[in-house]
Amino acid sequence: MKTEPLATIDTELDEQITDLLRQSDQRFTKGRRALVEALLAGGQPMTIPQVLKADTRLAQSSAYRNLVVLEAAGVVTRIVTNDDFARYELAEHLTHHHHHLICSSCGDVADFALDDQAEAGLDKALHKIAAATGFTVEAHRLDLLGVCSDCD
Amino acid sequence: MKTEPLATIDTELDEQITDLLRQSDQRFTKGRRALVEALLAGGQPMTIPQVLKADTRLAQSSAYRNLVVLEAAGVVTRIVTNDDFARYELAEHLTHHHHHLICSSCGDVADFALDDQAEAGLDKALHKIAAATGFTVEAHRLDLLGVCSDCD
DNA sequence: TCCGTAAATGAGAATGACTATCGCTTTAGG
DNA sequence: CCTAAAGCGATAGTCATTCTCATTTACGGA
Repeated sequence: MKTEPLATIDTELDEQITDLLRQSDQRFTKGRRALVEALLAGGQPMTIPQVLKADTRLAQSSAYRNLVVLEAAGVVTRIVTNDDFARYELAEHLTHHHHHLICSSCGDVADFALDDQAEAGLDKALHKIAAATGFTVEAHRLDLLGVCSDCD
Repeated sequence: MKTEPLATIDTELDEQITDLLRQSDQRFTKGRRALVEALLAGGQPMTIPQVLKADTRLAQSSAYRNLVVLEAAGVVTRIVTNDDFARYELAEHLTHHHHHLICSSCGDVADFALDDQAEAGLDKALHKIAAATGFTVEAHRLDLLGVCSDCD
Protein backbone atom coordinates (compact mmCIF):
# COMPACT_ATOMS: atom_id res chain seq x y z
CA MET A 1 0.00 0.00 0.00
CA LYS A 2 1.41 3.33 -1.06
CA THR A 3 1.23 5.87 1.74
CA GLU A 4 1.11 9.58 1.12
CA PRO A 5 1.68 11.38 4.40
CA LEU A 6 -0.14 14.69 4.78
CA ALA A 7 2.85 16.02 6.64
CA THR A 8 6.29 14.73 7.55
CA ILE A 9 7.17 13.74 11.09
CA ASP A 10 10.87 14.47 11.50
CA THR A 11 13.14 12.02 13.29
CA GLU A 12 13.26 13.93 16.56
CA LEU A 13 9.49 14.23 16.84
CA ASP A 14 9.13 10.59 15.86
CA GLU A 15 11.41 9.52 18.69
CA GLN A 16 9.67 11.72 21.22
CA ILE A 17 6.30 10.28 20.35
CA THR A 18 7.59 6.71 20.27
CA ASP A 19 9.02 7.27 23.74
CA LEU A 20 5.85 8.78 25.14
CA LEU A 21 3.83 5.89 23.81
CA ARG A 22 6.30 3.32 25.10
CA GLN A 23 5.87 4.79 28.59
CA SER A 24 2.20 3.78 28.32
CA ASP A 25 3.08 0.38 26.81
CA GLN A 26 1.80 1.47 23.44
CA ARG A 27 3.28 1.37 19.96
CA PHE A 28 3.57 4.12 17.41
CA THR A 29 1.58 2.31 14.74
CA LYS A 30 0.68 3.29 11.23
CA GLY A 31 -2.79 4.47 12.18
CA ARG A 32 -1.48 6.59 15.05
CA ARG A 33 1.19 8.02 12.79
CA ALA A 34 -1.47 8.98 10.26
CA LEU A 35 -3.40 10.78 13.00
CA VAL A 36 -0.36 12.76 14.08
CA GLU A 37 0.40 13.60 10.45
CA ALA A 38 -3.13 14.88 9.92
CA LEU A 39 -2.91 17.04 13.04
CA LEU A 40 0.49 18.35 11.96
CA ALA A 41 -0.82 19.19 8.51
CA GLY A 42 -3.93 20.82 9.92
CA GLY A 43 -1.89 23.31 11.92
CA GLN A 44 -4.81 23.98 14.25
CA PRO A 45 -7.02 21.99 16.60
CA MET A 46 -9.13 19.59 14.55
CA THR A 47 -12.38 17.74 15.13
CA ILE A 48 -12.52 14.03 14.40
CA PRO A 49 -14.69 14.54 11.31
CA GLN A 50 -12.05 16.95 10.02
CA VAL A 51 -9.31 14.43 10.67
CA LEU A 52 -11.25 11.67 8.92
CA LYS A 53 -11.88 13.90 5.94
CA ALA A 54 -8.21 14.89 5.78
CA ASP A 55 -7.18 11.24 5.59
CA THR A 56 -9.95 9.00 4.32
CA ARG A 57 -7.93 5.87 5.04
CA LEU A 58 -8.69 6.32 8.73
CA ALA A 59 -11.51 4.36 10.34
CA GLN A 60 -13.73 6.35 12.65
CA SER A 61 -13.63 3.87 15.52
CA SER A 62 -9.86 3.60 15.37
CA ALA A 63 -9.49 7.37 15.21
CA TYR A 64 -11.55 7.82 18.38
CA ARG A 65 -9.73 5.01 20.15
CA ASN A 66 -6.26 6.07 19.11
CA LEU A 67 -6.79 9.69 19.99
CA VAL A 68 -7.70 8.54 23.48
CA VAL A 69 -4.49 6.50 23.58
CA LEU A 70 -2.44 9.41 22.25
CA GLU A 71 -3.97 11.75 24.79
CA ALA A 72 -3.28 9.36 27.67
CA ALA A 73 0.33 9.17 26.51
CA GLY A 74 0.60 12.94 26.41
CA VAL A 75 1.08 13.15 22.65
CA VAL A 76 -2.08 15.10 21.88
CA THR A 77 -4.42 17.35 23.83
CA ARG A 78 -8.18 17.21 23.74
CA ILE A 79 -9.93 20.57 23.59
CA VAL A 80 -13.59 20.90 24.49
CA THR A 81 -15.60 23.96 23.51
CA ASN A 82 -19.34 24.59 23.32
CA ASP A 83 -19.19 23.09 19.87
CA ASP A 84 -20.59 19.60 19.33
CA PHE A 85 -17.17 18.09 18.62
CA ALA A 86 -14.05 17.77 20.69
CA ARG A 87 -10.85 18.90 19.01
CA TYR A 88 -7.32 17.56 19.17
CA GLU A 89 -3.90 19.07 18.62
CA LEU A 90 -0.31 18.08 19.34
CA ALA A 91 0.59 18.45 23.01
CA GLU A 92 2.48 21.55 24.08
CA HIS A 93 5.74 19.78 24.94
CA LEU A 94 5.94 18.70 21.32
CA THR A 95 5.24 22.19 20.03
CA HIS A 96 5.20 25.25 22.29
CA HIS A 97 3.02 26.79 24.97
CA HIS A 98 0.09 28.67 23.46
CA HIS A 99 -3.56 29.58 23.87
CA HIS A 100 -6.75 29.47 21.85
CA LEU A 101 -8.99 31.82 19.94
CA ILE A 102 -12.43 30.25 19.91
CA CYS A 103 -15.03 31.51 17.46
CA SER A 104 -18.46 31.44 19.07
CA SER A 105 -20.09 31.50 15.67
CA CYS A 106 -18.49 28.67 13.70
CA GLY A 107 -16.68 26.93 16.56
CA ASP A 108 -13.30 27.14 14.88
CA VAL A 109 -10.26 27.17 17.13
CA ALA A 110 -6.97 28.88 16.29
CA ASP A 111 -3.73 29.15 18.28
CA PHE A 112 -2.00 32.22 19.60
CA ALA A 113 0.85 32.91 21.98
CA LEU A 114 1.18 35.54 24.68
CA ASP A 115 4.37 37.63 24.77
CA ASP A 116 6.88 36.37 27.32
CA GLN A 117 6.35 39.17 29.80
CA ALA A 118 2.58 38.72 29.95
CA GLU A 119 2.97 34.97 30.24
CA ALA A 120 5.46 35.36 33.08
CA GLY A 121 3.17 37.75 34.92
CA LEU A 122 0.28 35.41 34.52
CA ASP A 123 2.32 32.48 35.78
CA LYS A 124 3.34 34.35 38.88
CA ALA A 125 -0.23 35.31 39.69
CA LEU A 126 -1.42 31.76 39.17
CA HIS A 127 1.21 30.30 41.44
CA LYS A 128 0.01 32.60 44.18
CA ILE A 129 -3.55 31.41 43.69
CA ALA A 130 -2.49 27.80 43.67
CA ALA A 131 -0.63 28.19 46.94
CA ALA A 132 -3.62 29.89 48.53
CA THR A 133 -6.15 27.23 47.58
CA GLY A 134 -4.36 23.95 48.19
CA PHE A 135 -5.08 23.05 44.61
CA THR A 136 -2.29 21.17 42.84
CA VAL A 137 -1.92 23.00 39.54
CA GLU A 138 -0.91 20.94 36.53
CA ALA A 139 -1.55 23.45 33.79
CA HIS A 140 -3.40 26.59 32.89
CA ARG A 141 -5.65 27.26 29.97
CA LEU A 142 -6.43 30.65 28.53
CA ASP A 143 -8.98 31.11 25.78
CA LEU A 144 -10.22 34.14 23.90
CA LEU A 145 -13.88 33.92 22.97
CA GLY A 146 -15.21 35.97 20.10
CA VAL A 147 -15.92 36.03 16.43
CA CYS A 148 -13.32 35.12 13.83
CA SER A 149 -12.73 37.26 10.75
CA ASP A 150 -14.51 34.74 8.51
CA CYS A 151 -17.74 34.97 10.49
CA ASP A 152 -17.77 38.72 10.98
CA MET B 1 -48.22 25.37 46.39
CA LYS B 2 -45.82 26.32 49.09
CA THR B 3 -42.44 27.26 47.65
CA GLU B 4 -39.24 27.05 49.61
CA PRO B 5 -36.51 28.89 47.77
CA LEU B 6 -33.01 27.51 48.22
CA ALA B 7 -31.69 31.04 48.12
CA THR B 8 -33.21 34.48 47.94
CA ILE B 9 -33.02 36.56 44.81
CA ASP B 10 -32.92 40.18 45.94
CA THR B 11 -34.94 42.83 44.15
CA GLU B 12 -32.05 44.24 42.15
CA LEU B 13 -30.96 40.87 40.82
CA ASP B 14 -34.56 39.99 40.08
CA GLU B 15 -34.96 43.11 37.96
CA GLN B 16 -31.71 42.55 36.13
CA ILE B 17 -32.68 39.03 35.20
CA THR B 18 -36.21 40.02 34.24
CA ASP B 19 -34.73 42.68 31.96
CA LEU B 20 -32.24 40.32 30.36
CA LEU B 21 -34.97 37.81 29.67
CA ARG B 22 -37.34 40.47 28.32
CA GLN B 23 -34.67 41.43 25.79
CA SER B 24 -34.96 37.88 24.44
CA ASP B 25 -38.77 37.99 24.63
CA GLN B 26 -38.74 35.58 27.52
CA ARG B 27 -40.39 35.65 30.93
CA PHE B 28 -38.85 35.10 34.33
CA THR B 29 -41.07 32.17 35.24
CA LYS B 30 -41.25 30.12 38.39
CA GLY B 31 -39.17 27.30 36.91
CA ARG B 32 -36.46 29.70 35.75
CA ARG B 33 -36.46 31.40 39.11
CA ALA B 34 -35.99 28.03 40.81
CA LEU B 35 -32.98 27.34 38.57
CA VAL B 36 -31.38 30.66 39.44
CA GLU B 37 -32.04 30.04 43.12
CA ALA B 38 -30.40 26.65 42.95
CA LEU B 39 -27.34 28.12 41.23
CA LEU B 40 -27.17 30.92 43.78
CA ALA B 41 -27.40 28.46 46.64
CA GLY B 42 -24.82 26.18 45.06
CA GLY B 43 -22.19 28.91 45.02
CA GLN B 44 -20.17 27.11 42.38
CA PRO B 45 -20.72 25.84 38.83
CA MET B 46 -23.27 23.02 38.96
CA THR B 47 -24.13 20.13 36.66
CA ILE B 48 -27.76 19.56 35.77
CA PRO B 49 -28.00 16.40 37.91
CA GLN B 50 -26.74 18.49 40.82
CA VAL B 51 -29.33 21.16 40.15
CA LEU B 52 -32.12 18.58 39.92
CA LYS B 53 -31.03 17.02 43.16
CA ALA B 54 -30.88 20.40 44.86
CA ASP B 55 -34.48 21.12 43.89
CA THR B 56 -36.45 17.99 43.18
CA ARG B 57 -39.46 19.98 41.98
CA LEU B 58 -37.59 20.66 38.74
CA ALA B 59 -38.27 18.53 35.67
CA GLN B 60 -35.19 17.41 33.77
CA SER B 61 -36.44 18.45 30.35
CA SER B 62 -37.46 21.88 31.59
CA ALA B 63 -34.15 22.36 33.36
CA TYR B 64 -32.22 21.63 30.18
CA ARG B 65 -34.50 23.83 28.11
CA ASN B 66 -34.56 26.73 30.54
CA LEU B 67 -30.83 26.74 31.08
CA VAL B 68 -30.47 27.14 27.34
CA VAL B 69 -32.91 30.06 27.47
CA LEU B 70 -31.12 31.61 30.43
CA GLU B 71 -27.79 31.24 28.70
CA ALA B 72 -29.06 32.84 25.50
CA ALA B 73 -30.35 35.74 27.57
CA GLY B 74 -26.97 36.13 29.28
CA VAL B 75 -28.22 35.18 32.73
CA VAL B 76 -26.12 32.06 33.15
CA THR B 77 -22.92 30.72 31.64
CA ARG B 78 -22.37 27.21 30.43
CA ILE B 79 -19.02 25.69 31.34
CA VAL B 80 -17.71 22.67 29.48
CA THR B 81 -14.88 20.56 30.84
CA ASN B 82 -13.67 17.07 30.03
CA ASP B 83 -16.27 15.84 32.44
CA ASP B 84 -19.41 14.17 31.09
CA PHE B 85 -21.66 16.99 32.27
CA ALA B 86 -21.85 20.65 31.37
CA ARG B 87 -22.00 23.03 34.30
CA TYR B 88 -23.84 26.30 34.78
CA GLU B 89 -23.30 29.34 36.94
CA LEU B 90 -24.63 32.89 37.11
CA ALA B 91 -23.18 35.11 34.42
CA GLU B 92 -20.32 37.41 35.34
CA HIS B 93 -22.27 40.65 34.94
CA LEU B 94 -24.58 39.44 37.70
CA THR B 95 -21.71 38.48 39.97
CA HIS B 96 -18.09 39.41 39.27
CA HIS B 97 -15.32 38.51 36.88
CA HIS B 98 -13.58 35.32 37.94
CA HIS B 99 -11.88 32.16 36.72
CA HIS B 100 -12.08 28.45 37.34
CA LEU B 101 -10.16 25.74 39.13
CA ILE B 102 -10.96 22.48 37.40
CA CYS B 103 -10.16 19.21 39.11
CA SER B 104 -9.03 16.67 36.54
CA SER B 105 -9.82 13.85 38.92
CA CYS B 106 -13.40 14.45 40.06
CA GLY B 107 -14.39 17.12 37.54
CA ASP B 108 -15.39 19.60 40.19
CA VAL B 109 -15.17 23.28 39.32
CA ALA B 110 -14.50 26.08 41.81
CA ASP B 111 -14.20 29.82 41.28
CA PHE B 112 -11.24 32.07 41.97
CA ALA B 113 -10.32 35.65 41.15
CA LEU B 114 -7.02 37.07 39.99
CA ASP B 115 -5.66 40.12 41.81
CA ASP B 116 -6.38 43.38 40.00
CA GLN B 117 -2.85 43.95 38.81
CA ALA B 118 -2.53 40.53 37.20
CA GLU B 119 -5.95 40.84 35.64
CA ALA B 120 -5.07 44.24 34.19
CA GLY B 121 -1.80 42.95 32.76
CA LEU B 122 -3.58 40.04 31.21
CA ASP B 123 -6.24 42.28 29.70
CA LYS B 124 -3.62 44.51 28.12
CA ALA B 125 -1.80 41.57 26.57
CA LEU B 126 -5.04 40.14 25.24
CA HIS B 127 -6.10 43.38 23.63
CA LYS B 128 -2.81 43.43 21.76
CA ILE B 129 -3.44 39.91 20.49
CA ALA B 130 -6.98 40.73 19.47
CA ALA B 131 -5.85 43.71 17.46
CA ALA B 132 -3.19 41.66 15.74
CA THR B 133 -5.49 38.85 14.65
CA GLY B 134 -8.65 40.58 13.47
CA PHE B 135 -10.55 38.50 15.96
CA THR B 136 -13.42 40.29 17.71
CA VAL B 137 -12.93 39.43 21.36
CA GLU B 138 -16.03 39.11 23.52
CA ALA B 139 -14.52 37.57 26.61
CA HIS B 140 -11.57 35.65 27.95
CA ARG B 141 -11.54 32.48 29.92
CA LEU B 142 -8.77 31.35 32.22
CA ASP B 143 -8.80 27.96 33.87
CA LEU B 144 -6.43 26.23 36.24
CA LEU B 145 -6.26 22.48 35.71
CA GLY B 146 -5.11 20.27 38.51
CA VAL B 147 -6.19 18.18 41.45
CA CYS B 148 -8.40 19.55 44.20
CA SER B 149 -7.60 19.01 47.86
CA ASP B 150 -10.37 16.40 48.20
CA CYS B 151 -8.85 14.18 45.51
CA ASP B 152 -5.24 14.54 46.54
C1' DT C 1 -63.17 38.80 37.24
C1' DC C 2 -63.55 36.02 33.04
C1' DC C 3 -61.92 34.69 28.55
C1' DG C 4 -58.80 33.79 24.67
C1' DT C 5 -54.49 33.27 23.10
C1' DA C 6 -49.76 32.43 23.33
C1' DA C 7 -46.04 30.84 25.97
C1' DA C 8 -44.26 27.41 29.28
C1' DT C 9 -44.17 22.91 31.16
C1' DG C 10 -42.98 17.94 31.57
C1' DA C 11 -43.04 13.01 30.29
C1' DG C 12 -41.23 10.46 27.02
C1' DA C 13 -39.11 9.67 22.38
C1' DA C 14 -35.32 10.78 19.40
C1' DT C 15 -30.63 12.36 18.35
C1' DG C 16 -25.82 11.93 17.88
C1' DA C 17 -21.02 12.13 19.74
C1' DC C 18 -18.54 8.89 21.64
C1' DT C 19 -17.37 4.08 23.60
C1' DA C 20 -17.40 -0.95 23.87
C1' DT C 21 -17.41 -5.39 21.56
C1' DC C 22 -15.40 -8.93 19.06
C1' DG C 23 -13.61 -11.52 15.28
C1' DC C 24 -9.92 -10.63 12.00
C1' DT C 25 -5.20 -8.84 10.85
C1' DT C 26 -0.66 -7.28 11.76
C1' DT C 27 3.52 -7.15 14.28
C1' DA C 28 7.39 -8.29 17.45
C1' DG C 29 10.67 -11.39 18.66
C1' DG C 30 12.13 -15.87 19.44
C1' DC D 1 8.55 -19.46 10.02
C1' DC D 2 5.46 -19.52 14.30
C1' DT D 3 3.08 -17.87 17.94
C1' DA D 4 1.11 -14.73 21.15
C1' DA D 5 -0.06 -10.31 22.00
C1' DA D 6 -1.44 -5.86 20.17
C1' DG D 7 -3.97 -3.21 16.90
C1' DC D 8 -7.70 -2.73 13.67
C1' DG D 9 -12.45 -1.66 12.05
C1' DA D 10 -17.39 -2.65 11.33
C1' DT D 11 -21.12 -2.47 14.13
C1' DA D 12 -23.89 -2.23 18.25
C1' DG D 13 -24.53 0.18 22.54
C1' DT D 14 -24.51 4.19 25.86
C1' DC D 15 -25.99 8.33 27.69
C1' DA D 16 -26.08 13.55 27.96
C1' DT D 17 -28.79 16.47 25.64
C1' DT D 18 -32.53 17.94 22.51
C1' DC D 19 -37.03 17.47 20.43
C1' DT D 20 -42.16 16.52 20.44
C1' DC D 21 -46.56 17.35 21.72
C1' DA D 22 -50.46 17.29 24.68
C1' DT D 23 -51.55 19.72 28.87
C1' DT D 24 -51.12 23.61 31.99
C1' DT D 25 -50.16 28.31 33.15
C1' DA D 26 -50.12 33.27 32.77
C1' DC D 27 -50.60 37.76 30.48
C1' DG D 28 -53.84 41.38 28.72
C1' DG D 29 -58.22 43.00 27.05
C1' DA D 30 -63.21 43.32 27.84
